[in-house]
Amino acid sequence: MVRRSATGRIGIADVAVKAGVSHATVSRVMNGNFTVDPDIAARVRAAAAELKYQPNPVGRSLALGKTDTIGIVVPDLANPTFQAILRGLSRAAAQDGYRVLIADSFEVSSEEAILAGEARRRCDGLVLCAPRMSDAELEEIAPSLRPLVLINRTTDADDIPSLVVDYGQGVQDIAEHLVELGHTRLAFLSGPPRSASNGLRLQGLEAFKAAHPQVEVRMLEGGSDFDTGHGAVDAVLESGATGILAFNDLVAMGLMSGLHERGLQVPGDISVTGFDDIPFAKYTTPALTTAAVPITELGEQAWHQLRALIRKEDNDAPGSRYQPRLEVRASTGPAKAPRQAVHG
Amino acid sequence: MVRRSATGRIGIADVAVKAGVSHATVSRVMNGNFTVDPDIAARVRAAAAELKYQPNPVGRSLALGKTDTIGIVVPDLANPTFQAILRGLSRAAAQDGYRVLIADSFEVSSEEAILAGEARRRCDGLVLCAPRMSDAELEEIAPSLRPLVLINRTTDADDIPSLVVDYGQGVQDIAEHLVELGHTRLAFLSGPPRSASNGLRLQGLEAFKAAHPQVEVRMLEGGSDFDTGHGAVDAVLESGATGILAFNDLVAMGLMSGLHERGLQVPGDISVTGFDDIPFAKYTTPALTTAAVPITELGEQAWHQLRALIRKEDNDAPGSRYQPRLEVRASTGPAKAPRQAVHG
DNA sequence: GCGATCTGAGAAAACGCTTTCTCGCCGGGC
DNA sequence: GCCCGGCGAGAAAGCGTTTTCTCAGATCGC
Repeated sequence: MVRRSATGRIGIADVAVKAGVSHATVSRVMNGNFTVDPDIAARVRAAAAELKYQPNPVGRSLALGKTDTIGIVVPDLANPTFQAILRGLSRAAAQDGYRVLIADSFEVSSEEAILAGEARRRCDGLVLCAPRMSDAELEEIAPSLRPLVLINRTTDADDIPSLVVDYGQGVQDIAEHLVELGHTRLAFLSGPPRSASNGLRLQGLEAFKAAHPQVEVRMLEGGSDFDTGHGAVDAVLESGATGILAFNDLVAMGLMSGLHERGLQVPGDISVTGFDDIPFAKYTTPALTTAAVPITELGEQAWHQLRALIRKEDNDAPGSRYQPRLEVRASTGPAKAPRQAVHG
Repeated sequence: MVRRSATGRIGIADVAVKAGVSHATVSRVMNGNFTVDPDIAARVRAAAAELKYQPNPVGRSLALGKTDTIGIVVPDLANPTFQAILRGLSRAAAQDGYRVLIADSFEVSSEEAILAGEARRRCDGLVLCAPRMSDAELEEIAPSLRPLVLINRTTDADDIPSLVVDYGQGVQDIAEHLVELGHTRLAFLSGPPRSASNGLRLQGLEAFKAAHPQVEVRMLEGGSDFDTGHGAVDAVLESGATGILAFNDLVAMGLMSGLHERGLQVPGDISVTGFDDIPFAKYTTPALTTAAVPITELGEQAWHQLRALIRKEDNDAPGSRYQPRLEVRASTGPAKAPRQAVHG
């Protein structure tokens, strides 16, 4: 007869009774402690199997002071970039027996700090993606979130690894590519104003402009999704630019779609580039020229960094910098003769 | 001076000491119990604020017997369908103060049962997406996972809600649409052989064939990703079909890409349809005709069903059936005169 | 003014596990 | 034959909360 504890689930006590031993011994057996007599161990295992006993993780967590779970805070689960980070993180962590708790802030950056704190307390460590959070706030909450790994953000604390993508370099590589194709009028369809990675792109473009004074680079307001790109067609045409650097692949795809609707050819009339190299980028028509970011690998690395922190290992490489790789596809081509600006 | 418990984090005991009250009183204050003297409550709150005390969720979970967390088991986080379910689920659950723990089985269905059990024990409930699991195994493990909500699977137990998409009807709607455009030779680029939703599609096509004996419907082997579609071009051309029903949007996009490379026009030469209406479907060129599944809403509903179970509410609508909506875009068009089968 | 009632806070048990502490028992050494 | 060391298992003390139980003190009624 299976005795049931108050909660209705069988616990260590039930196994102990059935095997005629103490709680402690059951625990020892379940944890592979070899100081227990083989006969008794077998009896305990038999009892556990018969009762289908599975240790309660909450009890274990409390006793051990660890949850075997890590958290990840993302601003938007709909964004392929964060999906890819999550995927890489989850896969890598799973291989070490860790689970991932997700905290989606839905772009409400005012909630991010609280959300991060709550997630952290349930986990052994945290990966934070908070592109819109202010530096000041980040600096303030980061210490309390340790062990912590930052994605595309940095902090002064030296035990908080940062995994950053060199967006500045990537955007310069793309611009170079367009210039080599003969484009002299470029436009950057920028991302969300407060986005940290957008700031890096802008810095990169400043460096580019300094190095290429003969090239015109217009800055256009933007965002980070399809609709931004789709809605930016007028602004793009008005700019008179022949080479467009979209904030990311989503924006680029939206833009290409909008241009297509207007009967414009890509890259015949206008060259378009993205950023990130999301899985869909190579399947657009024309296939999108973009800067490939090894984003799943970044998620994986995030876990490795976090694992080192959790295990208190010496981390020889605290944080890393990822270089995007220019991926030339069919959405960029030689520049046409300069067009006149279109009047809306 | 801030006293620190053994773990280095401040606990309820520190607040109690600082406020000069007992643990119990601190707990009462933190949980909004009004049987405590306002003066003392204020003192406790001040102490808590000063120490930045935040209750340890693991301790709470153990005492309360709940974790305010739900789990979701998905076969592949890279699949947009499961990403969308996760997103809807996460958003809905977050509004009720619940978090989501993810368990990615990476298509290793032999691990699914164990994974699901482990996830369940850490959570208050589970959402299970296991399209490849056998009916027998599902039936066996489902009871032990309660509260449980199934996605696109059903079970005999009546307290396990199932949210199923009517793939059979959806595929029939698509086929009807193609027939109306004059196609008489169709081909179904099927999904993974053991996939439950693929089975439903096949059933739907059988019903369709029975109702339209004059239409030829070929079955082609397939899969569920881009590469499947891209690699199926030869088989599709050999079939001589002019209307292709791809298993899902990913396969359809891969196929369109492959056809494009061969210089074939969509829909001029061949009409292609997808399934799911993932966000990218409307941005392909040509935009993809597909059957739209309200998949994010499905994730949201999964939470509502699970919430009812967790709260032990009477659930008036245990499970629901979702009808896909035909979304006619530019990838389907009138049939050409029947082509001869191409010899590879 | 005294007993009954009620309020509010502390003591302690409970949640389910791990782990230290303790102790009985056995074997070996002298 | 006795003592000591070591081994193995039970008792008990945590882990950090919540909640029941208990009881002191205050309030009320008569």
